[in-house]
Amino acid sequence: MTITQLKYVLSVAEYQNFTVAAEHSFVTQPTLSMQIQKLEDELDVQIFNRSKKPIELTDVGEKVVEQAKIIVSESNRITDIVHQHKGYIGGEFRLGIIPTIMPTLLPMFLNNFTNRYPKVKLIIEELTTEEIIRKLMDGHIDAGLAATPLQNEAIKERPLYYEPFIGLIPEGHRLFNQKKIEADELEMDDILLLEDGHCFKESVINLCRTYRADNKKGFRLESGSFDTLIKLSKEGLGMTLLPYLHTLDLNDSDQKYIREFSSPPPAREVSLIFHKSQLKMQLIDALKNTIDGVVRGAISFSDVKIISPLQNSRR
Amino acid sequence: MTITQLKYVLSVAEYQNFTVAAEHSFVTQPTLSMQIQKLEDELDVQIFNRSKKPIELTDVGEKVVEQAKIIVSESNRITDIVHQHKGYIGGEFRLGIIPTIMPTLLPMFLNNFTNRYPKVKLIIEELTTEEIIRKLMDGHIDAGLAATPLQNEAIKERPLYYEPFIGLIPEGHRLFNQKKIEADELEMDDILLLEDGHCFKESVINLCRTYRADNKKGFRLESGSFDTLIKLSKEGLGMTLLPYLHTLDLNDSDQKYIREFSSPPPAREVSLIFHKSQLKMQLIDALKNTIDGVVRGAISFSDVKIISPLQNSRR
DNA sequence: TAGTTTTTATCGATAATTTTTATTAATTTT
DNA sequence: AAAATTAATAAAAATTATCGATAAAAACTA
Repeated sequence: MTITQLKYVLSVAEYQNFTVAAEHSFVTQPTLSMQIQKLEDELDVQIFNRSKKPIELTDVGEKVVEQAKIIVSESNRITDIVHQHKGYIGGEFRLGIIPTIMPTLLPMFLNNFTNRYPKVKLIIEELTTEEIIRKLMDGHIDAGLAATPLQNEAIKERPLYYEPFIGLIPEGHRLFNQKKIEADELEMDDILLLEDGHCFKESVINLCRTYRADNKKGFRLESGSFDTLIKLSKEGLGMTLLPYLHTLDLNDSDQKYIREFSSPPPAREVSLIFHKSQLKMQLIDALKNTIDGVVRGAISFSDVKIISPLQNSRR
Repeated sequence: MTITQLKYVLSVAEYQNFTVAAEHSFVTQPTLSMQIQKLEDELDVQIFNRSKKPIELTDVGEKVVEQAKIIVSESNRITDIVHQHKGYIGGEFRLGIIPTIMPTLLPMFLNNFTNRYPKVKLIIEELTTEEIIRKLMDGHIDAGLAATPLQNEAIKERPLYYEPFIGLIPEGHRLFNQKKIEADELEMDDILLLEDGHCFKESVINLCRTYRADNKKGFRLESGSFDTLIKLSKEGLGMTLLPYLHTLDLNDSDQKYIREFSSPPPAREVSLIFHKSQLKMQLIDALKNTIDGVVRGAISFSDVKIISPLQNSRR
């Protein structure tokens, strides 16, 4: 039994297809077939049920795959140990970021990080929270930036900052003349939301006291970006909520629509998240330190009320 | 990096000698040297400091070895998973037993076990408690039978039975005319003990209220076997203490020297112990079930006072 | 200090293993 | 029914591990 064989098994288990698994393992399909057969012969047990299409794991196969994940993960840690000893911060580092954090936080730390750690090849993907969790579990990404808490046993969280929600209230809106707004005053029906899939939408829904699946207005506007929401809001189609960092980018003329919540403002917790196996911990620590550095000063709210990003149970 | 290379590293780390390590790995010394060099090249780090004699681990080497132990141990578990799935109880099973348990317990379960699990190749070694612990940690044995509790984080214990201490009092001894004896009445100076290294000796010392390093009598008799102790005791050289199962072997004429302790009798806890990694758990469970079966009835004391086998702090 | 022994590294040959290319058989999709 | 996918097989090529012999280095011995 070799680590290579176990990696092949994991690949086939993941893609449920020898050919695709082979490509992802950078070998030809017969190589994979033979090595997996060899392992099955050695263990004298079928790992895959090849009669089913797509290919399925057998009962033992499931258990073998679980154990193989542990072995491969522990073997990857050897490289970590050596890098840590050398004080070497480098190699590929795959980071998933949710769309509502990406445009504001990334520019703040990216240059800083790449200058500080030139040997790191940072590969950034924009992903939803769900995709980040899945890819962290599969080992396809090394860390993620998302709103927390996630309440996932397999994922560890390191909070970076607390980002208040800020109201954007158009002229003529019932709340426009107030200096501060209250969570109590929010009505789901006149808040413009992001599209499904954005956890920011879930947070806003959780924030609102009342949520009804039915819609008084007869229409609901949802958009994929805050920029569109801001434009629509200014057209008078309703108020919207933005994360604090987004409001820093607004031009002077738009500042007059901004309304903070009265203290403690509702806020989302933004964290660096990673798998519990804690692989590439040096890189994760390096990234956390960099972000901590740039974020300090730019955003530091101590008195906030954290709104969970998790799907509301009322739905 | 291969599992084989990691096993070679562990072997060299253990024997601190390439030649000896090679023999234990069933390969030639050049093979070992080359594979370890290959791994060192791949990781770009020295694992061994070859300038020191005997060969030492480098600082990283220590950490790499710790991780290698985890990887090898986890990879061994694959076989366990397959065996468990097949309901197969077999293969080599190395069991260490302390000398004071060996002659009484082994005959009770050995036939039973080998008949029940004919595919198991049971390899039994007589070892001291310390040797059992070390060999369990090194993975040289799979389980052990010893007096517990051991208070060792890395070792798991499954108690099998509680074996009272029984007094053997020669004629003319001050306690000979009593029907029952009390722990309070014991005097270290007139108890014949096993040699150093037997944890039964430590237990007896812990049992006695008073222990003095100095010796009133001017002589101390210690022997390597209970049979010798029994003979010496009958010669009038002092009383001795035996584990309960040993007294079952005494002939009728010797029975008159036996004195039980008054309730609750001091007793030793005898356990099946194994490494926390819980490898070969099916075999360990099988052994425990067998011993539980033969021991039930033969020895079942519920009201006992457990005497620790650990070295007495007063020494 | 020179000689002897022990131990590790190196080298070339060879055996074993892995991978690839090419092909076939079976299954699914169109 | 034809085309496309997919996994298994066979044979050749490439790679890698192992061994035996030997050299080099270090550690004992006298």
